[in-house]
Amino acid sequence: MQSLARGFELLETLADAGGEAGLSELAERTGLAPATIHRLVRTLVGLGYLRQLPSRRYTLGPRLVRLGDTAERLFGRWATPVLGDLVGEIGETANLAVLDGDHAVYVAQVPSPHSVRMFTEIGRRVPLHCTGVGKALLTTLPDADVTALLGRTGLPAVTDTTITDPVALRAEIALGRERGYVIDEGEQEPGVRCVAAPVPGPHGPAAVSVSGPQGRVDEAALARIAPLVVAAGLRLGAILADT
Amino acid sequence: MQSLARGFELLETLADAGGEAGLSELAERTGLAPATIHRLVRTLVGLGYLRQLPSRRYTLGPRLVRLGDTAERLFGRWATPVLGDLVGEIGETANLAVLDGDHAVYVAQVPSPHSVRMFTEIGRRVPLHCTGVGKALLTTLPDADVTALLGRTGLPAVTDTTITDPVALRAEIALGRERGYVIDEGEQEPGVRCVAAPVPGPHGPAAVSVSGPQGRVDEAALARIAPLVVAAGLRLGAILADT
DNA sequence: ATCGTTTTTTCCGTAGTACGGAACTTTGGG
DNA sequence: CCCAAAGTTCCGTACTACGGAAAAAACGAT
Repeated sequence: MQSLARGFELLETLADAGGEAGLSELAERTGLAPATIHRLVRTLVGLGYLRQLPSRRYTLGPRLVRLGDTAERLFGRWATPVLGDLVGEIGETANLAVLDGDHAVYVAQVPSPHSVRMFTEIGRRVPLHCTGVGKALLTTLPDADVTALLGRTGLPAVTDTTITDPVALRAEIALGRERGYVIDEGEQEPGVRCVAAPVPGPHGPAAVSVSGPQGRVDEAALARIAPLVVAAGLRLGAILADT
Repeated sequence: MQSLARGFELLETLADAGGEAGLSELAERTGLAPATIHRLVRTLVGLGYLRQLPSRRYTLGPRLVRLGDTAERLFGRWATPVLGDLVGEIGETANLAVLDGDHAVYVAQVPSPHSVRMFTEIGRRVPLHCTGVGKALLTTLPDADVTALLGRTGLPAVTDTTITDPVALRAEIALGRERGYVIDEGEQEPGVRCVAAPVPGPHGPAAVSVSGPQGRVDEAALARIAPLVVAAGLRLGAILADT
């Protein structure tokens, strides 16, 4: 469905450009013909998802706010209190992610009070094999699904600690299932250690994580943190089950 | 551009349905053929703007969160502090709206601390002739534009105080231009009084308003409130000019 | 387990929508 | 005032999207 995809491509491009761009800038970034873009933006402006400024440049429109809010409420709203408790107990950034196709997507986060902290963009898609939340999500999937999924994505190296061996990853997943949590040792971002646990329940795979610099999240801290993250996962699962 | 419009129609329908619905429910609500909807949702799921739950039902997807956040940041982020000050000074709900086509759209709000308070949905479109922000927006437009716009929309009565006479509305606009603010006397919602002022500047029409029940917002309060709302409009305009 | 019903998904020929090159208009800068 | 760049409109072609119909899958009842 081409035109739908292109319409959203424009919105994303606009978001990447900082929320404002002219038609020709959009044409250059997307590689689409100006006439095509014009037709798309005209429709989007008419619907209120885009706004045309007096300068004839375009901005994301007000109706996106409503959709985004509804979507966020759906995921984040009920999750942030739990994440906030985690941050209070641990002092590091807490995230909630869900499985979306072959990737993990962050849908809620509460940042750490430290000035040096993790910053994960809400809505960001990350691979499963090299992130805490990703590996936690994998522990919730049947082996057959894991195999199929990894077959599609492969295990590209992101840092030099990224697990690129399918056998090693499978062992990691098995360990995660056993302990109830997984650890990411800078596999996506050097120097960042992350503890993640699945959010159990009948609602589609989700996972919660806490991440911070390896300097603060040391071996001693890990022992204290892990049970708290697992407990948070259970709490989130329980909340979801009620809804 | 049909398919784009239909795609967004599905997203909105889903939002209306509380964020979750099955395919057949969407078919019934939108009146579209199941095959058509299936094709649309398949595309949207593939793009990440929709998520399919294990129950095969659909939910708003995580990527909408990012778009919505970016859009909200664009409007609301810089505005909420000012609106918050207004609420602190006045104790009633404060809103920011922009002109979008022939309607006003609320893009930011800070609710009043009272339990009985205005509730305006972010992203909601309202007519210009019967709302505080709408009339404030009209005061910023050249007479020719006002005429053209009112010619398109007409002046439908929403409550029994709605101004339906073009001459009376024009006088109201003239008065607003003179005083720097307008008053909405339950013209959109019975029992609600609202004070609104334009946000001046070269960024496209915008307006700020404060609204509450007529019981609290009485004549005496009006005298105190009006200058504050006008000042807030100026502050917002100044912030926008810097960006 | 077996069968009927409802919901979801796939198929496919047709209709019409979207495409994009090119021409035209408007805007902003010199 | 003129020129260059950006934005908008036009229009014939091609392909995309449409939706009825049939198949498949899930659900529930017996």
